[in-house]
Amino acid sequence: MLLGEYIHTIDEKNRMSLPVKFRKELGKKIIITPGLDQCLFVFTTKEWEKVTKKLSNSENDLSFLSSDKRSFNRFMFGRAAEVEIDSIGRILIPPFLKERINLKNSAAVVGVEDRVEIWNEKAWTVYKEKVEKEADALAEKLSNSK
Amino acid sequence: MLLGEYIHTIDEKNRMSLPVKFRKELGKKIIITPGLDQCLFVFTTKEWEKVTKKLSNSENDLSFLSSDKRSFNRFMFGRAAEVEIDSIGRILIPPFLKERINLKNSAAVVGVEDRVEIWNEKAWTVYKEKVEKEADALAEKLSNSK
DNA sequence: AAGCAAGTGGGAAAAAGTGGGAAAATAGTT
DNA sequence: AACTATTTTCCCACTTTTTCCCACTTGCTT
Repeated sequence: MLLGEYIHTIDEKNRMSLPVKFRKELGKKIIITPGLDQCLFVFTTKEWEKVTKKLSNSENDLSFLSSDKRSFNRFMFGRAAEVEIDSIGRILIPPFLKERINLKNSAAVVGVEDRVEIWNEKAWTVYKEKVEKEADALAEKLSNSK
Repeated sequence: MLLGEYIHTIDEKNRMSLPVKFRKELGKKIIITPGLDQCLFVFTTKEWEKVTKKLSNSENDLSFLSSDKRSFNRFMFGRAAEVEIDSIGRILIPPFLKERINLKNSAAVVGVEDRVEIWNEKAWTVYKEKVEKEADALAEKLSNSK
């Protein structure tokens, strides 16, 4: 189970080390894709297979004949990358993905059950604060209603 | 699986190198056809066989294209080119296909699961931005249509 | 305080991408 | 058919990027 958040550096060569706690579970090869909510998803190869199986078309039709499928497949596959983890636990983040979520020198690396997410550090902070406030408000609301 | 996007140069001799990550899967011969949405499709010879079978099999007729099928097949077959990959991984892009999508000095080369797409660089950027905005809605739509 | 582990940085070697010239092939002309 | 001109192919070379390896720093543990 992938848990916790870490702030790691991205150097000038687009390298970023993965938290040690994630390495064993991730294996030596991962798939990075654009995620929802302005972050990147990191899947193990096994998880990725599951995802693609669910998305894959029945044997009978040509996926490129449907405009919606073309769009979605370009988004899912065209903007994904298979990335090797090097001998000391680092990955290379493809420039086009880095650009997509506006990554600079550092990123938040977050374990979310069966995947890892990579966030622009600031965006992660903002997102957390927002969720935290909602949680407070929710707690308040719940306590008042008693 | 073909994944990711790359920006490559097209020189004055219409040569363009394929991303190393694609070469193994593509083999030494590919089929280039006009694609849908202002790009070119690149298929492996194996994938192309599948495509032709599905397009020409009259028993599994493509109902939604019934009246336009001949036109579509002329579009796909008539303007397809079989292209060899040279010893250092480059291909020649046929001028008539180059013109079709208005390619000049550089192209976006995109892996989309089992095919490669070649885009005018700018057109790819524009398309990406458009799809990015629609991604959530699109995912929703596809999941409902199953 | 020493030793280890995790994360970061940088240099050198290797690979990928690009460009261009010469040989070969094709086409055109007389 | 022979010669010339143009296009295509093949090969070599240069430049930039990527990869691999080593080493430093920081902070924790014993």
